[in-house]
Amino acid sequence: MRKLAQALQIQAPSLYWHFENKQSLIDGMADALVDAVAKDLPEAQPWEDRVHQVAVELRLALLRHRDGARVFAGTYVVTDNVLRTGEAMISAFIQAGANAELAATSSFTVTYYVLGLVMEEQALGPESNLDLAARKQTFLDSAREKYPHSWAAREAIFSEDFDNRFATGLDLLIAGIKQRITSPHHRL
Amino acid sequence: MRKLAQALQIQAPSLYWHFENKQSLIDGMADALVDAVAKDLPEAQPWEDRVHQVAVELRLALLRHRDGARVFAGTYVVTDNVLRTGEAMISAFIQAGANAELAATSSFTVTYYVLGLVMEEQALGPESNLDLAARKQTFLDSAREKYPHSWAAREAIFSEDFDNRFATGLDLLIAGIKQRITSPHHRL
DNA sequence: CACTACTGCCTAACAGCGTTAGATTGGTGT
DNA sequence: ACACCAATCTAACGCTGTTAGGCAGTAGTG
Repeated sequence: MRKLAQALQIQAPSLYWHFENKQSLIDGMADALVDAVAKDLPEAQPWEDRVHQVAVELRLALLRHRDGARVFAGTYVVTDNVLRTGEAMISAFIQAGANAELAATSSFTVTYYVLGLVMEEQALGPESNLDLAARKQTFLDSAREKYPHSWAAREAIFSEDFDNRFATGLDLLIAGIKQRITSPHHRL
Repeated sequence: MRKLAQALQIQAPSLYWHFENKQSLIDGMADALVDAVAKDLPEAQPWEDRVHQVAVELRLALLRHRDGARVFAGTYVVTDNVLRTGEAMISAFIQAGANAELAATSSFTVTYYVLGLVMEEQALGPESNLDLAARKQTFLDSAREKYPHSWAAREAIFSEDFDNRFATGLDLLIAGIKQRITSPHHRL
């Protein structure tokens, strides 16, 4: 609060003329965070591509600011930017043949995944004063014998290539949704 | 801190004899949170069932305490409880035929999804002084004409049945993973 | 022109937080 | 009797979000 006030050449309490409290300010930030998401989407686009694109854009938007995911998570803000993002995904799922409920749930599922991943991604760096190398050593020591499968996957586990991890997970999710939508159980 | 100290019949600064700082205390809490997860899993169990069970247990564990997901997210703690949870999922994926990298990524994906969902779930209630009814009205007003697909899915969107939403999303995810593992692209 | 009203800022202060420094107690082993 | 050490204490610091109330300037109205 005081830092923000300083940047505005103002005293901290004056902020309360413009915002009721810190949370409402954060709500505004959450909305602004996803300002650029799901804008100017191609009209005719395979639904998988659209979902993929929206998810990628959402992740990048959250990454753009420190603690973006933490700020966004749990705000439950209902603004145009957020609604447009949801609508873009839901409409894609419906275009794919999902009913309204499955479309909504799928949209939530993708969003939760993105949020969870970016939270972890931002918790790691930079300047998170969280000694990853030390934790890796702890892991190597205890996993070698007790958790053989994790040990075998140690490289992937401690990889910091979140781009790749995100893409893979997102594809898994979209594949699952696709299968459900086109399965006989779901047909409209 | 002071509340905890009070519960222990102790003054707040005395806590620093036992913990270096608040974060290390939270790390301990994060570990304790997943104390009961992935314990006593059936030996012979289809891998999908095992992943499902671990995910369900993880969600319940996070739900058991206020802000459980927020506490757990980003701690990146490397303890037996956490490693066992990861190992349970990774070994299931490997048993299913995944290679180490895909197994690790799948495990992360499931974890991120659970974390993201529970964060949102816990942000809502109880006593979150977040007027859901008001936000729903805002949504209804603005979505009816501008976001028709979201409007059509309004019931699912504002449902508070997280049990069902979680189960559906989890199944989508597992289905996607299953497909990838058994697809020709991945065979070992 | 004087009066009122309102916007947008100010200063002063509060209660709460995590945390540090350093003194104090009580038990245990020599 | 003495030294050691674990575990607690008191006092205080800097920081946080927030409230109460005052004060300058501008706009609208009789």
